[in-house]
Amino acid sequence: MGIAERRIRQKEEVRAAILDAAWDLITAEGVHSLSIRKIADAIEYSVPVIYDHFENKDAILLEFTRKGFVILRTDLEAAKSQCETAADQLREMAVKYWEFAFNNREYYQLMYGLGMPSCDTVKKVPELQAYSGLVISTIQDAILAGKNPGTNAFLKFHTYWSIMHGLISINMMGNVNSSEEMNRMVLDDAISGFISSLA
Amino acid sequence: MGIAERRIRQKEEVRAAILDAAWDLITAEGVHSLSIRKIADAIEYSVPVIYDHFENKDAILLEFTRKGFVILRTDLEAAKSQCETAADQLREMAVKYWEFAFNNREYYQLMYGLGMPSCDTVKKVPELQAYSGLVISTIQDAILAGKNPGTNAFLKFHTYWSIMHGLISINMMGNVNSSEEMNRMVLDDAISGFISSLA
DNA sequence: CCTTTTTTCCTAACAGCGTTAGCAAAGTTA
DNA sequence: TAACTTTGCTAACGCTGTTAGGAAAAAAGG
Repeated sequence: MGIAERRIRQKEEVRAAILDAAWDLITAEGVHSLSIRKIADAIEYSVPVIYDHFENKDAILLEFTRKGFVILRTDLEAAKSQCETAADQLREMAVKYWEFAFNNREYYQLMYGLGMPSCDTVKKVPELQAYSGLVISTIQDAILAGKNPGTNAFLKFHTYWSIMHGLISINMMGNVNSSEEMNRMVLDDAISGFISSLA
Repeated sequence: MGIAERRIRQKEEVRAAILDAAWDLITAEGVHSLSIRKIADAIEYSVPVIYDHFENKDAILLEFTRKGFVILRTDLEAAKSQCETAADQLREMAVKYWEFAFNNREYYQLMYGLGMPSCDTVKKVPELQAYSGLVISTIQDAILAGKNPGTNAFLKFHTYWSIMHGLISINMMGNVNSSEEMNRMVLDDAISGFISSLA
């Protein structure tokens, strides 16, 4: 009775093919020009087949958002493990966050919604919690190592995240013709200010 | 020979009607469901007429982006005039920036591109410079009042702007179920940290 | 092995989108 | 009144996401 299993396996393969094709198209032509028909073409199936695997186009994109948060969390964990003190960990994590954003622009744009979209992102992206949990616990460590152990770690996380995302999205908008070093300085500046506010 | 003048005036009226209708549709149904056909319907003209006044749909949206930066600058100028010291001015401007964003969500979303879009925003939005000039000069004042008058005001502006935009866009994403006071605290926290980094 | 049922998958369409070509009507000028 | 310019329309092109309905293939049951 391996028939059912094989079918599940085959279905899974088509699903994976859809995601692969979609990702290829996104990296090749940008998120905005992705279309269901192009995906169908690429996987050599007809259009409705895609709807057997995903409820709609957004569901496909959501998959990449989730994957993005997994990669981000993995990168940040790696960064964290390279440093001793919580403060240094936060500094290094900021650098890696930045690098993740610019080495994976498509992911980042998807994760942050092509314009702050779906107000219920958090429900659909459980992976977000693993990411935020990691950062919050590190911030908590840094707070406990300072003089005001009563500081609200969640509030501080909110600030940390906002600074990071702000820096990156302002930069990605391309409004600012700033150099590599300039960016690094702004990042250092902002994060240093943040970290000293924890002590 | 007032004929030419009348024609220009009439043309201007249609143009204004297009913008009015577009804005009504945006506030009623959201930016994403705006369409040229709906605008044409609303102004009781056929579709191609719109293309006599705007090169394309983006050009219509761009108009709102520019208007948004004008309003923002006006609000910030008003905030600035209410405070004496540069530090207080920056604090008050931050509050007004926040309020602008949440009282004018549609504008804010347009201004920041529905997903960090067109890399050449700055060229198309000269109004952006009036806004940034205002903030930079205030930051410069704050720097000169502090102990390190050599600090790069442009760099600090970049940081300030990033913090503000980060806080707002993280909030607008709706990822965080934070209260009114919570938001206020995060904002205060972030801006206080920033301002103390200027002294 | 043949029939019945289920699954798979396609064609074709619907309703919408931004954009433009081409033409008729109206307005303006001489 | 005739020639010219401007205005504004219909209709189309080529896209988009999504779905209804049916044909072909596969699996299950007798």
